[in-house]
Amino acid sequence: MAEREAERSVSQTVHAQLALRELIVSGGLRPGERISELQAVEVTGVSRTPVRMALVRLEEEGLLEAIPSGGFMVKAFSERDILDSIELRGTLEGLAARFAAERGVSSRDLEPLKQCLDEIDGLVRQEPISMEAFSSYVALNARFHVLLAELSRSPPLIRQIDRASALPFASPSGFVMAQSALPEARQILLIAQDHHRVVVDAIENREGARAEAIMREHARLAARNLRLALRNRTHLDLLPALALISTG
Amino acid sequence: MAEREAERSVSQTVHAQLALRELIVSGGLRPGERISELQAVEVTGVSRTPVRMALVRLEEEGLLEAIPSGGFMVKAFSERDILDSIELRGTLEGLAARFAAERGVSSRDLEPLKQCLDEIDGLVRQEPISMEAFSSYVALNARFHVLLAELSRSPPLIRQIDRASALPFASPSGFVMAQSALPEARQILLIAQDHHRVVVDAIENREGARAEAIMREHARLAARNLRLALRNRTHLDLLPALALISTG
DNA sequence: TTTGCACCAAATGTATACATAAAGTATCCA
DNA sequence: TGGATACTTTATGTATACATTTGGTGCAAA
Repeated sequence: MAEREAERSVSQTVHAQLALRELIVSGGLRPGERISELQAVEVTGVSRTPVRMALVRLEEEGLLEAIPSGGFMVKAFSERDILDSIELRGTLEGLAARFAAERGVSSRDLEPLKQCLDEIDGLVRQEPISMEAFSSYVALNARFHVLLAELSRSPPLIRQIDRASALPFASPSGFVMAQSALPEARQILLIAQDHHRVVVDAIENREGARAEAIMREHARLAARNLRLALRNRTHLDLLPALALISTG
Repeated sequence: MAEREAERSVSQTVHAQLALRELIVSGGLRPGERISELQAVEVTGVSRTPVRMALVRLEEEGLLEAIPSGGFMVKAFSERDILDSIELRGTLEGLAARFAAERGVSSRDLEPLKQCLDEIDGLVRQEPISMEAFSSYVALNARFHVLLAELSRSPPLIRQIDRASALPFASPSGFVMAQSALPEARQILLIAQDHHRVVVDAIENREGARAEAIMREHARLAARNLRLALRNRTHLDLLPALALISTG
C-alpha cells in the first residue's frame, strides 16, 4: 500500500472519492461516459471495495448515475437542468438568509462574511481584472456562500444547500476563462458583489423577507445571464459560463 | 442464498437498504444508537458488502450518521431540525408548484393530482374518521406530494424534494395515532386538503406566484401546528404528530 | 449477406478472509 | 482499594476470491 506517496492520513474511501470527483469535474470523463471499476482502481490506486464506496457516494451526490444493467456513468445535465439548479440553490440560500435574519445573528457572526466580501472587493477593483484575480474570486465566492448557509444555523438546510451546490460548483475546477470575456465577467462580478452586500445588510437589520428576496433575485439574474451567455456563445463556453455565473 | 423467502428479484443491496430503513423508521433503533454491521447482517440476511453499501446510502440519505471512530449511528434530530425540514420541504415544493405553473402543464397532467385529492375527499368526509381512513390518507397524501414534485418536470428539483422528504416522511411507518386525537387530526387534514386544491387550481390557471405562496404558507402552517402540538403533548406524541402534520 | 444462436470474455454484485484499530477487561502495582 | 497498563476481544476498513449476468464475437444456417 501507500504506493501513491501522499494522502496517507485519510481513509482509502475518502481518497478515492476525492480523486474520482476531481476526474469527473475536470472533464477527464465525458458526461454519459461509463466509469469502470477497474479504471477507477487504476486511477485511485486503492482496491475495489473503497472505490465502490466512493462510487456510491458520488452517485448519491449527483455526479454519477447508476446504469440499470450495472455500474455507473457520469451524469449528463441538460441546459435546463443547470438553470434549474441555479434557481434551486438561490431559493435555498434565500431561506438560509431569512433564517439568519430571523434568528438574530450577532455582529461577530457577520464578521467573516464582511471580511470575505472585502477581500473580493480588493480583487474586483482592479481594472482590468487579471486571470489570477478571477480564480481567487471563484474560491472566495464559494466561501461566502458556505458562510451564508452556515449562518442559518440549520443543519438540515445547510446539508441541502451543500447538495444543491454540487452541480453549480462542480464546473469551475480546471476551466479556462477566455481573456476576452474578462471585462464582461468583471461587470457581472460587481453586480453580484452588490447583491451580497445587500444580503448581509438585510440580515444585520433583521429584515428576513428582504434578505430572502435578494438572494432569490440574485439567483434568477444569474440564471438569466447564463441563458443569455449560452444563446450567443461568442466568447463564453459552457464551463466558463458556469464558473462565472453560477458562482455569482 | 434466498434463505429469506421473498425479495428475490431485487439486489441484496436494495433489499438491505429497505430492511434497514424500515428498522430505523419504525423505531427499532433509537436515535443516537449505534448500528453494528453484524446486527445489520443478521437483520437483513445478506453479507457485509451489500449491508455496507446500504449503510452508506442511508447515511447519504440522512437517516444515519457516521461515527468518527468508525461505523454508523441512527441520526438524532432536534425539534428545530424537524421544523426546519418541514419548512424546507415547503419551500422546495413551492418552487415545484411555480415551475409547474410557469411551464404550462396540460389538464391531462393535472388529472392524477385531482384524482388523488378526490380519493382523499372520500376518506376525510367520514365523521368521525376511522383509523384505517387516516392511514390511507397518509399514503395518499405522500402520493400527492410526489405527483406535485414531478409536475415541475425538473429532475434536479425532484431529486432535492425527494431528499428533503426523507426526514418528514420517515416517521409515519409504524406509528400509532391516538384515537382521541383523530377529530383534531381530521380538522387539520381538511385544511390541508383545501390548500392542495388551491395549489392545483393556481397551477391550472398559470398563476406561478400564487401556487408557490400557497405551498410555502401550507408548510409554515404545518410547522406551526407541529410546534403547538409539541408544546402541549396531551394526546399527540412526537411520531404521530410528525405523521400528522408534516404530511399535510 | 444477414440473422440467429451459442459460446466466451469481462465486469459487476456478493461473499469472505485479513489486517488494523478501538474498546473492554483483567491484573498488577501504588 | 483505586488507578494504570497490558492484553484480549471485537468490530470496522480493506483486499481479494467467487459467481452471476451482461455484452460481444464468431459460426452456422437461411
